[in-house]
Amino acid sequence: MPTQKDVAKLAGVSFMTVSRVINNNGYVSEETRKRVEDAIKQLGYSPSFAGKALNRGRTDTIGVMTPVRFGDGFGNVYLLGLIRGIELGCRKYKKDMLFSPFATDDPDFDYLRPYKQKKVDGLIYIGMQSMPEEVHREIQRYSIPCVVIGDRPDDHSISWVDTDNERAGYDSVKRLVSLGHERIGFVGLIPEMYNSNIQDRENGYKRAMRELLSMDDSEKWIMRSRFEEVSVYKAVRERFEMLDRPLTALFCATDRIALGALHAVKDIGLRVPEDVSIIGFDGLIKEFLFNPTIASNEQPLVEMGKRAAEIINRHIENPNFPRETCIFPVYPVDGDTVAPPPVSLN
Amino acid sequence: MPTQKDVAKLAGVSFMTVSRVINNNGYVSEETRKRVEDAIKQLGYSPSFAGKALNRGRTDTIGVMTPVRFGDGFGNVYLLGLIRGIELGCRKYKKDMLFSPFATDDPDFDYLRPYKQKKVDGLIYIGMQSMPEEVHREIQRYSIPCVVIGDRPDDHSISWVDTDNERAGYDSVKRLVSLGHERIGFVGLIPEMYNSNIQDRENGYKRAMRELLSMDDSEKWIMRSRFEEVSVYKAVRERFEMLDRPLTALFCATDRIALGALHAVKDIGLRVPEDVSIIGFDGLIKEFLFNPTIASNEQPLVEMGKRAAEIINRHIENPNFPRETCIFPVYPVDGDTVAPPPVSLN
DNA sequence: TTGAAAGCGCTAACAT
DNA sequence: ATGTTAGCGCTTTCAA
Repeated sequence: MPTQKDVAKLAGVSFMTVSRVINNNGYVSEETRKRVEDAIKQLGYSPSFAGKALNRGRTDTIGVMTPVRFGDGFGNVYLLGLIRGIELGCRKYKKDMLFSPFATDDPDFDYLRPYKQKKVDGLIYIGMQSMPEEVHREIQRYSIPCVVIGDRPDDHSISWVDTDNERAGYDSVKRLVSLGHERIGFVGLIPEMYNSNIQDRENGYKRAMRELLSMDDSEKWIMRSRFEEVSVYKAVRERFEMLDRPLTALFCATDRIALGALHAVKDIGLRVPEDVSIIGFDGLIKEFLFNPTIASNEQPLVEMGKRAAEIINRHIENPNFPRETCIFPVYPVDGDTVAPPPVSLN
Repeated sequence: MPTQKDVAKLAGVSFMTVSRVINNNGYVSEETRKRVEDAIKQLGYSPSFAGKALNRGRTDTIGVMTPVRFGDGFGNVYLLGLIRGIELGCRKYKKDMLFSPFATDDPDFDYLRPYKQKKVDGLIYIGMQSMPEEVHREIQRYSIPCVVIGDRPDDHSISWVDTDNERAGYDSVKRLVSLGHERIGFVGLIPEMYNSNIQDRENGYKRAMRELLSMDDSEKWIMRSRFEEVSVYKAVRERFEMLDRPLTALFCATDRIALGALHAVKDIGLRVPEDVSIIGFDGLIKEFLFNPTIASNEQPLVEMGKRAAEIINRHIENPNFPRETCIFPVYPVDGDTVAPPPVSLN
């Protein structure tokens, strides 16, 4: 690859003049500029990143940390929406995105390596699982520009972008209650798989059950499983078979869970939505023209990613920029799986 | 961030010794090494990427070019699988991945900027749409290490990894023919949306129709639409309403298309698979526990991505490494949407 | 076993 | 308007 010097030689000027032309600062005569530009084009020269980065201490690159495997099924539609948003932000600010292999299984794994190496100017962390305390401390110690998406670190040096999952949980139950439902269950995950988002949805469910239906023991209508539909299917089926009277509605922590629940309910011999209503979370199913379409909740993922990119850029430009926190709304999504409860026969 | 000099000062040695400890080359006494390592830990030092890159001309970063939007629906499950594989490869070789905003709409857009800037050591191009001729020439001119996934550039300086879509198309029709089908349609895309993969599937379909059923005018049973289900739905419905006798099977260019076709066929009043069989492509649907599950074809995406990463690494390590091309098999996936054709009544 | 010097490509500051 | 110098953090080469 040609360097500034090669261009300088070809154009018959010093490399400093080339630098001036590239960065468009300082005085360069029209004629010289033209000669330099021709030489640049002729050689196909692009300024070396390493040289510039070393000199300026800037890389124009944002690190994106995703503690989630790409390509592992459904959960990634969440990831994809966020990345799309981050990409839009990066385009606006002319930054690239750096993804580093993530290895939580390795005890020596260094979350912050890309920054410490000065390979990136800042980090966006997609918070599907929380960062270790120690990482927080390091971020503070080195004043690393950092934005977390989908979690809310207490840490005053870390900005975050999130949705109001608790409220969305509450509102989902409210939608069902306003149709006349009372026997409303929650399908969540086993504790090992929880993240703060899902926990908040469950909290919202519980609060709604307490405040709207005066139910303090809603825990008894909570089912827990793993992410996969098979696991959900089993959990829901078993619970329904244990109950003397079936639940009339299920609020599910994710759309994928809702899908498993839907099949379980149908296989038990109950109809959806006539006997059991179902509401999911993430508004992703609609992409797939399901039949029935599943009522759900939608997070503005692209907007969230974009905002995160904007915030990180502000932190990079001005190290004294104060922490920014931002809660996006969750929108209800209509679907075929919601109806009033069946008329009680007793 | 601390530098080598800071570490050297703290450990009471020259920075050269620090460099030796880090790279584990040259002689360093056990005692000195210990002191340096302690200093490194105490300061939380990581070697600066820019300095190293400038000096060695290596960035340990792979550029990934995706001329597809993240987060735009289904097609991205393809993208995700590949990226997952690339990530696995990168982990193995301790590389990071650089994603740059992709802007085909910008006439000045430089596909190769990340390489020209020496921000990456090589490029993996996900070939959902072909690279312009001019880009090929530049790759050749600068001997850029490059691997294309999902397309087969003639260019002898570009390695590629692909699946045999033509054959998979042929085999899909063969599966249907062996069940007794003859009236088999193909649901593809309008020409503007074609890429070589989809084109190959169509070619396989046509060849099978010719060779297995002696049909030279299979074009008349080809439907074309956009990617979205609504568009597919309309195209299929219209075609069926025009035919005097319905087709008994549809081979669809993607699973998403298959989904749209499924709904169209059902809404016409035909049963799947009793009246119409459907085969899709990509084996992605199974993730979602559809009912019915859709018969399909599966590409080993993760393997492909991984292989691409391996090849690019070989090119980087040895600039004289010859072009490598690699065709992965496509596996048939069973599903509920395939059965023998209805018994003819005439 | 350790250190000193040179240079990778670039830009900021200072000449001319 | 253009050129020279120094230095960003690192490694390679040569010296001690």
